[in-house]
Amino acid sequence: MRDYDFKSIEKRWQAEWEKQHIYKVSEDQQKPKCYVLDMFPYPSGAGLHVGHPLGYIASDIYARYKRLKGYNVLHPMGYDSFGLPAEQYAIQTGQHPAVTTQNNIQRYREQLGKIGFSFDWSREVRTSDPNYYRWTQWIFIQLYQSWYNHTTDKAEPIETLIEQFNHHGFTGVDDTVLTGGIELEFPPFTAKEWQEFSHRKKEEILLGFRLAYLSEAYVNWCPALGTVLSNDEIKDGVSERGGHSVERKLMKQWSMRITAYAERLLNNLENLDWSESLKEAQRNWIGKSIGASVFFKVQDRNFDIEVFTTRPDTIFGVSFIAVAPEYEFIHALMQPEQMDEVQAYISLSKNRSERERMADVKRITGVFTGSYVIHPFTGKEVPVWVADYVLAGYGTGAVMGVPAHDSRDFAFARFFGLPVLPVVQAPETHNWEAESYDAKEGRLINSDFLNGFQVKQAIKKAIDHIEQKGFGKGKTNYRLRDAIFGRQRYWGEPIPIYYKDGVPHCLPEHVLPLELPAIDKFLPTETGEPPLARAEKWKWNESKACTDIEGYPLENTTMPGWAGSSWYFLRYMDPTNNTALVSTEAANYWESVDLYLGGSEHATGHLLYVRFWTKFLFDRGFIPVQEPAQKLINQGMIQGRSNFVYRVKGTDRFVSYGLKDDYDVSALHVDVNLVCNDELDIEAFKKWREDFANAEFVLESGKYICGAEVEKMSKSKHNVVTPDSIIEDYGADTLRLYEMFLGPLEQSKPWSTQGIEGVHRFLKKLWKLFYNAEGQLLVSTDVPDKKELKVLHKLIKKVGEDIEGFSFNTSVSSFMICVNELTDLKCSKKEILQAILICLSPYAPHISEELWHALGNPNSIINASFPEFNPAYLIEDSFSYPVSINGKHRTNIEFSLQASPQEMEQKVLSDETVLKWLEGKPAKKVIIVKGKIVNVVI
RNA sequence: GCGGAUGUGGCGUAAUUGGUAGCCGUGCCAGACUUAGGAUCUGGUGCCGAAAGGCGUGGGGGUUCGAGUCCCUCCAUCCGCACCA
Repeated sequence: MRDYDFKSIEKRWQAEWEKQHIYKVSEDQQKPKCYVLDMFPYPSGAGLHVGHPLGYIASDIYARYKRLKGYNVLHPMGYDSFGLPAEQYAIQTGQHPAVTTQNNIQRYREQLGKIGFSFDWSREVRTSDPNYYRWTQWIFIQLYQSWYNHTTDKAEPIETLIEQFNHHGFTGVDDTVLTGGIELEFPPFTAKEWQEFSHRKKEEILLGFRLAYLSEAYVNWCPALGTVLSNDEIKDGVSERGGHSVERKLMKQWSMRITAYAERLLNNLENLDWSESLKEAQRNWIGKSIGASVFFKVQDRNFDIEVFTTRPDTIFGVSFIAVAPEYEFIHALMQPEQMDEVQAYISLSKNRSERERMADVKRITGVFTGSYVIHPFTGKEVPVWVADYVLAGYGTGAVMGVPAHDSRDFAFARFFGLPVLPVVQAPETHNWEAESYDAKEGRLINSDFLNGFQVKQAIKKAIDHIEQKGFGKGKTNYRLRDAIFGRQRYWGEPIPIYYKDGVPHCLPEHVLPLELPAIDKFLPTETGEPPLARAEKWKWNESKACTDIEGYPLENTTMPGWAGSSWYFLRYMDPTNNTALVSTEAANYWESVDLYLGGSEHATGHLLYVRFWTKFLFDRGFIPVQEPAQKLINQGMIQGRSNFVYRVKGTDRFVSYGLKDDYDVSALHVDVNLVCNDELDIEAFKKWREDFANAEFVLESGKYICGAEVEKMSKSKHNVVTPDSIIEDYGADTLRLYEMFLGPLEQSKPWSTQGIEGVHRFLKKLWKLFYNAEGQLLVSTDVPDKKELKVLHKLIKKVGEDIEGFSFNTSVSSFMICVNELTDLKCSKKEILQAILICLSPYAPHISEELWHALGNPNSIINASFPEFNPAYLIEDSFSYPVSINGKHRTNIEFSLQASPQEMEQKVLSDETVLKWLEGKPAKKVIIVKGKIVNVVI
């Protein structure tokens, strides 16, 4: 072959690999396993842009490398194919989401195929496939049939709870873990009472403990999308998808008791090899705080207000109590004189959306309820206020106001003229007029039995006293909320639940999957029920064990987007199993993911949920691991680089970037594919859009230069570059190398094609080591010399270390160095080139395979062994020492590495250049580091 | 406000982990071959300076024979969380 013809090479080998099922893996007990996983893509209609494959390329390199190193590598791919966009599209066009999803997947598959990934496609999974979601539903049933036993600290079958109730009854909620407003609370009952409860009552109580449960809860309702959203689906108070407004609404909802796992999710982060920022984001989201709950008795009433505080030491500084407008018992607190004012305030707060409340943190509002509580220690009256700075969903929805030591309470107290009572000694310089003293440092004052203690001891002491006197108890609080699990949507997994007399019941496992029914429109019903209510047969007929018109109503909501992705890593291990979500054998063999690659945007969503479900499945003995992935890398985002043209307002004239300031222009996005190195292809531009056909141009130096800006890569900004177009021009191997060459994997960077030529040229240079200009194979079987072996082993060492250290960018340049050096040495020896091809093959599999076969190897390079590094080839017998005078590099002197320090010092001090710099002064000291440096100190 | 990350030539980046700062690539300059070059090859290219030399890894300070790397401090940019009691 004459030239490096990447098109035919890549096409041929991709077809060949597929034909030979070369990437198919099985549970080979003889080999060590390695599981390399990319985060599940959602197959969007827009297809892949060059940013998406970045992580896939890196993980593919790792997977191929591990395979060359003798590992049995599981490297699968599939699709998270339920989701809002397909459904929104369905609503607009009436096309079934399954159809658009199928089309999108096909497009993804084609794009992925062209890049030459080593995915085992025989293991592909799709969350919207009934054979897959059957097991998602199965897991839901297991969650429904389980509760969290805080004594054994794990999930158990609900039967063990029923057993407890039968024998010991219930003493009240275990509130060592407080999970926010979602959990149901029940009064204590005895074993006998339990046994006598009606079936319905028992079910109601059990729902309060099941890990998947139905409850009334405040949810984030998004009217525009017609569904509820979870906290991680909301950014800055609006929906992440579409940016629609979100309001709080009380609804009956399926939820997941992730809060039961808060402590383990937090603690187990410790040993995970994930980035610090990611772990920190999860810690933040879980938001553990240790403190106490304290009861304040309401004056002249028969109830208490429970507050949560992390500073029980400051209890003598309380000058008011504040409750949230949504506070459960607010009506009991309203005194007749304040009734109207408080009512008005509550309705005002309710109408302010979450976003408004967040945007306007500085505005201080609140109303006195007219009620007082009695301070448990001082017996003094403390006024109770309603204030919207208190969050209903956190803690108990009530706080004790300590203005002296909490800046929010301080602002509130100053605004309404409430007293500021310092109870911790602040530094002399502290200005009580301007701010509170929030630091957890100093000695307690004005605090009775706490006086003189340091804050930390005082907290302990205060909790002791509070508990002793029965005013409250030590308590740990988490910011993490239980996850709402139902969506008022069609395109998701049906929840396998039916209702008998309003009581939820699980479908029997053997009838799964409960398949999505056909419906006429993908919209809510006229009465506002979710789309599934439109289905003709959406009732459960128990006796016939089928969905039928005659029967009990089935659940109408579907599962959220994160359901299917919370366990997919397990399904890849055993994707076609009909009797279990994964077989014990497969799960024991593959265990968990060894390298998980994906974007950091999943920090508090997917990555928390998948950890939750993994722990649950572990607790219940279905799988042997309790973390999904030991090592996780977040690849950086590839941003778009937009180009602009400048049109003189009201004309068809376009002014080049450098001249635009002389005109009154408006900037327009121009398709970056019409621009090369910021120079516009004028002819292509005219053809791009009809209204530009007659455009005129004001050029600079004969060129039209475009402006540029870094933005998100998106269609609307005309800055999308697809892998397909790069592959068309340069080939997949160049794309793969170039994406890695851009810089460290974790770093975000704008896409720029500057430099891709260099990478492509490297492959051509490599080709030239094999073939001369006439297309004859140059390769000889001569024995390599020392220099050539050194070049090779330098590469083997570097590439191995780089891949193990996930530093993919640096190997690309070492390949270039290697090929440059061999070109200089005119080396075309088979032994050398063959080893280089193996090193290169994880990065550029097609050209490596082609040349590998040109060398006469009959089998695929994928099954080769990574060359063994031999340090002997790198040993030199002399070294050109950099010689510094007072730390400044002045000259180099060559010494044998066997040379004694005395000998070296003598020679250095008699060196011409050194003498010149010494200027006759004596050297104070000569530092000699063998093989590194010589430093002369004057 | 809290937390995380990052700051090195015109640009993307590298630096054996405390030891010659700028590898590799791009861009730029010069040259060769060519009817031509958006092909290929060769040489040069951190900044200042004619040179000797000086300066140089966001700023300042420190430790060290020696600092891009370690410590202190300040600044800038990006990301995440944010009235969480």
